[in-house]
Amino acid sequence: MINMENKNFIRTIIEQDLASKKHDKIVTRFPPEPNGLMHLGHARAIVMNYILSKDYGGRFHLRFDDTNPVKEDTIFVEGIKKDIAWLGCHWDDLYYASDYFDQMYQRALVLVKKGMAYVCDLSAEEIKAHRGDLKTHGIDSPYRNRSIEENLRLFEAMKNGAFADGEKVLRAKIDMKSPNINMRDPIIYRIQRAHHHNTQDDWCIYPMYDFAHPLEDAIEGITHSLCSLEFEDHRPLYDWFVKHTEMPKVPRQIEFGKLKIANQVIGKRLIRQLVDDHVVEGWDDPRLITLSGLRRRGVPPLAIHDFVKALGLPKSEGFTEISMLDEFIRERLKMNAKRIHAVIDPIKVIITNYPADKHEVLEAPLNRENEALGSRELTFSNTVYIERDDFLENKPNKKWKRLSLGIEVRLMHAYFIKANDVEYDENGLVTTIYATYDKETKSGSGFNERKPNGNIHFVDAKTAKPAEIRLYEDLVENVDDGRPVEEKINADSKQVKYGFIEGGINPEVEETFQFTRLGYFTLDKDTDDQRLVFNRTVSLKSSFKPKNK
RNA sequence: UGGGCUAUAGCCAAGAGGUUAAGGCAUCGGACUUUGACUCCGACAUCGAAGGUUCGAAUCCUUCUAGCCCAGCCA
Repeated sequence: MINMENKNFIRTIIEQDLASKKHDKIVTRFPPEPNGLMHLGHARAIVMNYILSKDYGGRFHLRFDDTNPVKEDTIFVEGIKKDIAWLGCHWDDLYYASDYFDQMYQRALVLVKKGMAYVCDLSAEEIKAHRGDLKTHGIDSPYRNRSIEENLRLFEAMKNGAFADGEKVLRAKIDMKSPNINMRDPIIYRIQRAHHHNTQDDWCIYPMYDFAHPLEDAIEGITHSLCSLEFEDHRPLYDWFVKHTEMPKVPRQIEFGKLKIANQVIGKRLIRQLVDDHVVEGWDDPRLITLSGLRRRGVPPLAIHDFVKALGLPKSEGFTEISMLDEFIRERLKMNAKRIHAVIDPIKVIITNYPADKHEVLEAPLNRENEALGSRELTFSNTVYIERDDFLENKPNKKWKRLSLGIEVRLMHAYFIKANDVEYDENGLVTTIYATYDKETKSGSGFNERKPNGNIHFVDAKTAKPAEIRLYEDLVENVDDGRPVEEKINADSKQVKYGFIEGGINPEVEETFQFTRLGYFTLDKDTDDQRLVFNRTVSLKSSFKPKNK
């Protein structure tokens, strides 16, 4: 299942370009704007750009598209670098769009000198009004026919700070009647006095995306510039700028469909809102599908690669179910995670015929499917915890493979026990089960005279380590039904349980374990000397369906 | 309604005129099992619709239908 990458049309294009010698090596890039952190949707672009460059022996650039200082922040550039490094998509070169501000200015001058750009004095509202709308073409700006000399003088004055913010803009002179609104004399530069994280206060004019992006690509020699479908309408403009600014290298923009996940909060804007409103506990909240959230939840980066590769790069856009990612996570963890016992919702079991002062140390493998992981010591005594779900006073049906009164089950790696009696608290909740064990049934002894009614896991109460275990469910219900997210927050999306893990284990932060029969859990950074904190990474699959009767 | 796209199973997704329309996820059976896990077997589509071209079409043509994107001095 792993490494089954779907073919895609972009690979076809690259292979053709290589075969025809249009390029002898390809260069791709991932160009985030540092105004938030990366999420699973971005992972598609990051991983595919990275993999494509590797598969065809090319280079992969990480470039921060920092052309709008009022929205961007250096804390996001650091966060994004960290996320991408964690994903394992190592960039060959790191750039900033702001590194090219001077070159971009020079190229804008080329346009002005060719009479293909002009300084416009219209206000933002007037420009909007002149632009027309979807079915009405625009009308020319009264400043459209200024002389080249005047445009040169004015543009330079813009750059030198002679005008107030918003007073003037530089526009491309294309076609106000174009059915493609992007071609109706788009703005190239705006005046914006803001402190830039990289260039400080060197500039008071900043290039717009449509102008900056193609130049960035061309400057870096990007051969295949991948972006999402919404930019298809911008491609004619992209090509126009590359051509008319006379860039020596010509990149090709190719669009693919965005990755959307059903019932998950995706989209930087929405995630930022949840973070700012404290609906979640930060960008790395494990309920978020930000890369940092996935990391904190314990998702292996390669599971994300598998997921992205399985999806390919289609031009269609649909909602992928998160269960697909879950399966890749389990697949990646299966062989590598240590499998230990933990009880999330404990019930105490007292084994009445086991000596109260006795204490055994049993040996158990850490992963039956991967002997290389070795084994651990599991302790056993007359008091153990089992999972509340693993006991029902009366065996409900023949399918029930767990403990009930008068029924015998095996405590994995230990002994068969039979429940004999049970105590409840005032609410009718089981507090203690009294059981007896059969010492002939010790695991590893070869005993096979009878079969237990199932195998359940346990933790020795006398050596157990308390653990806070955080279970996560969907953050928002019916995310995609169009109603505002804040109305649909799932109050139970984070559940905190207090259980135990077996005593011989010393987990490290970010280490993932399989808690036998329960799922995969990862030690959270909130762990301290007082408590172990685990996040549920993903549960195990289960075909168990409680049947009435 | 101007322009640009998309449409293959419950969810993704290959397929680019010619074997029984890949594969994954999910689901449902069954085998195995000291994890109701894993593994293993088995089931699960005529390709948005209607016409047409062709010996032959998911693949070509026509006309529809549905959905997405575009009117920031955001990216």
